Amino acid sequence: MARVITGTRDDRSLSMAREAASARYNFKEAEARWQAAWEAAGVFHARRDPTRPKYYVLEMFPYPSGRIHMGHARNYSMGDVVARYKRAQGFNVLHPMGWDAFGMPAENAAMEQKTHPAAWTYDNIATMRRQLRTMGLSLDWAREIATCDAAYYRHEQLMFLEFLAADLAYRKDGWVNWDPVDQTVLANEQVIDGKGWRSGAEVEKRQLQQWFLRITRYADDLLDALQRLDRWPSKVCLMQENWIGRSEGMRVRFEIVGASEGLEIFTTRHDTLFGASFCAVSPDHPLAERAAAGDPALAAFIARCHATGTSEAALEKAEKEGYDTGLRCRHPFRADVLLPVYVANFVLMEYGTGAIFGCPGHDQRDLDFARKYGLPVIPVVHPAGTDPATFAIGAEAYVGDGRHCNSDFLDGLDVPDAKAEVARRLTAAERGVVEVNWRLRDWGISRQRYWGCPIPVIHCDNCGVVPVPKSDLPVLLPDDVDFGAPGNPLDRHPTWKHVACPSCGRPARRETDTMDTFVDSSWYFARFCSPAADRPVDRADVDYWLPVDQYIGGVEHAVLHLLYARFFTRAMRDCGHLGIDEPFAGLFTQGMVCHETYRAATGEWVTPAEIARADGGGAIWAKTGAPITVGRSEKMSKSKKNVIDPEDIIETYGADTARWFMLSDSPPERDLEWTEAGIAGTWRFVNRLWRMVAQSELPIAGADIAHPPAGADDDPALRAARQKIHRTIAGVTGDLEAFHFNRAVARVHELANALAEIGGTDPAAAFVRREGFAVLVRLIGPMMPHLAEELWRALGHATLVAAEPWPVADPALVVEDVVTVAVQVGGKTRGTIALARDASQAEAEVAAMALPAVVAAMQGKSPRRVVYVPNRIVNVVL
RNA sequence: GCCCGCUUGGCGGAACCGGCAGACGCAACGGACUUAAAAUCCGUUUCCCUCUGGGAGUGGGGGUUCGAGUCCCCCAGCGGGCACCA
Repeated sequence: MARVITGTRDDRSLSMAREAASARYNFKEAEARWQAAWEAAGVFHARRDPTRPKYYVLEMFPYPSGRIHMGHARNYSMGDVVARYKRAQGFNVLHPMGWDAFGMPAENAAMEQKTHPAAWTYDNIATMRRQLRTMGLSLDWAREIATCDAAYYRHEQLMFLEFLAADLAYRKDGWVNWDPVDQTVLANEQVIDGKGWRSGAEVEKRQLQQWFLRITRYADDLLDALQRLDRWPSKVCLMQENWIGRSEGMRVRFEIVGASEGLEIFTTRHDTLFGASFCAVSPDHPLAERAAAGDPALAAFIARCHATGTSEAALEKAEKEGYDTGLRCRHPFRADVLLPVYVANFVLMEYGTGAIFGCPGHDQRDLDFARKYGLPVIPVVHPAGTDPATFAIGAEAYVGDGRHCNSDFLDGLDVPDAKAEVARRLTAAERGVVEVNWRLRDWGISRQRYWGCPIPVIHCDNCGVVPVPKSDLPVLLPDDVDFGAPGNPLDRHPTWKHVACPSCGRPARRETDTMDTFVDSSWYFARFCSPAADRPVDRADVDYWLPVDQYIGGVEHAVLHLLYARFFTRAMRDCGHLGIDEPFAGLFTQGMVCHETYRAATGEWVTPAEIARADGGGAIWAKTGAPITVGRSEKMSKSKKNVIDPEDIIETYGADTARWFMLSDSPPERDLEWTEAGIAGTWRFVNRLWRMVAQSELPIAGADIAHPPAGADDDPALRAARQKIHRTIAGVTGDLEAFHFNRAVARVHELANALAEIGGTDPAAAFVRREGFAVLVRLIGPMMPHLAEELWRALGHATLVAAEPWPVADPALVVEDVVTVAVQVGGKTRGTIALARDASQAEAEVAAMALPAVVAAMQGKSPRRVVYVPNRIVNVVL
């Protein structure tokens, strides 16, 4: 480029500014232009076409919180790579976007800012849609859905009624966190140190009639099917497995001395019954409550258990405590042995029968308990190689395998045999049954809130719970609601809940609970297949598009959302809406986006934008010059102010730079560290590619030359370049298939470096240059789609890269004909040799022994053995 | 407490099935261009030494192997999950 600079200093700086602008890729103009071109060509519209193979790519849809954050940007960049790559591979790609639009933040905003939740939500959606559009994602916006739209939730209500009819939905008492000041139910995360997050009031545990979905009906299948989810991270499968928590054991009835009723306990170690030294029940067990009625000290103990709670707080204080009820129960095999019955803080009412027997010898928790209360510790299983007569339990319970001892008829049996024998005898005596227990509990979906999908039932004093007739759906949320008072606005609405009973016509009340927003997100992937259908889904559409081939989102949804969606898929299948069992054939969980944290001496967090570098290298607060402590990189969060707004980045560097940076370096499943230097470096690379291709000073052959001219394969440098080009196609293709975006990026860098090396103005060089650039442009297409289009056009094409097929590598150029083989002596590398591909051992040995360094290292000795792995290594063993 | 994962230069990371450790990028340093700066281009960059060469090296210790970042055992640190799950 000519650089003629004349004139005064001021003129010069002005012209330099102009030149600097002209020498740089104008992403703003180009990105807008290509987004319009894609839109005009309709390249991202998905149409059902049974003649073509389909591919459904889905990223977890966002909650419309206000603005997209970097986590969204990373998630959607990855999904878009997959969508564009699969499209280029010839698949009919479905890549939709929508909004998980119900939920508490809208109500909080309504209370704090006096806006309506709907207005707040739709404003946010408009902002975030605009932001997402600037990223240039290959989405089919015609399929956009918002879960707060009645056109969406009416179908959810219909399915609820179907679930009700199928006994998949039911009502029962459930425990809730009740905030007595706000008159509302709190989620677990809203309870901080036992107090309501907003009111600060002491939270009460209350029993309320709640709606539940019977996920436990599918417990077995939800567990078994995990085995077949071979494109899910094994970590997620393991977490779901633990969550479902199947355990095989026995329910055993202990007789209570002087009482007509027995005590039913659940155990997975019925083989250790002879080691029992106490029984314990949950503080919520009916027996405990009855005993407490006549024992104020026990009542106080139970109250204390409730205060500590069963969740995180209990973790801190792992002290096992109990209270002796004074009751005694009889050992099922030894009528003369009486065991004390305790109320213990570590026994959960929700699991099993809410009662256990304690075997201190073989359960650590029971051992701790026994030591504290001076109960006997009887070993009944001894490990192989120990003497049962002397084997004793010290500070640690023995939970391993072994033979039974001190156990009457079980003595000498191993654990499985002993279990079988106990099961046989107890079953025969009708004192116990073999049982499978699950940790998984039914899904409580009732929320005492306004901004959610209304549960379509009516309560009639005469008829009980009456479903809303399907013809009356949807049950719409009223618009005129008041957030000025505590409690559920639906409940205190003057007219909304008063309706006639559909069954008897008398005055009745609507259900004022709305559904958990996890219900909304449990089937949205299916709705995307037919977003305008007048039923929940169109069977022909879902049969074609489902399952989702690749689902991408945060690992924080590893259990709840993904398990609920798996449940919903089965429930919808059983109601005739779907023909599949599993919603997501492939799952990828991406890492978080992190950034350094900055803190002033006052303890105040400071945003990255306000940081400057001091002369000494340290960080200072730009506006005051105050020193700043740079903290370790943490997940971007508003509270620590270490956030970078994607919109700012797109404004400064463009969408392609932002996308490429987020795909570089960090493997997608790991956390990404956002750095200013990194994004600036990416911007330089974008410009480098643009200059190389669009501003090339060397000739690039025309688009119509299909075959390499003579010389392209004879010149060693050009042939090497062509090999690099085709190996890069093969490499990047493999990397994208395997979600190794960072490696794909590295390969593109290598290719760009190799292409920059090609000199010469002859036709052969011009051809290789074109071949390389045309490949490079299509390879970056899924990652930097706008730049790819810009360069594609610069290469003389009138087509869109977005609609171009994926490049195919020439196998002859991928295979290496000469390989570099390392030569080791005694395992130490002494040099390398160039060998023909798949050379024989004899050839390899001759070449290896010819290396002076090898001869020197052998010190005249003769090799004992020469290990030769073709194309890899020669190891001379002395 | 239990379960799972991770640990490679100054930094992010690469290294396929056990076969040349450090690709690629960032940062830093040196040089070219410039009155100067920015941008760009060209180099250097794991550490150590007695430096045309040699040695060590993938959190620490041990093992298997001709050969270990990779496999096995022990330990440490960091991160994640959990309902003390009977």
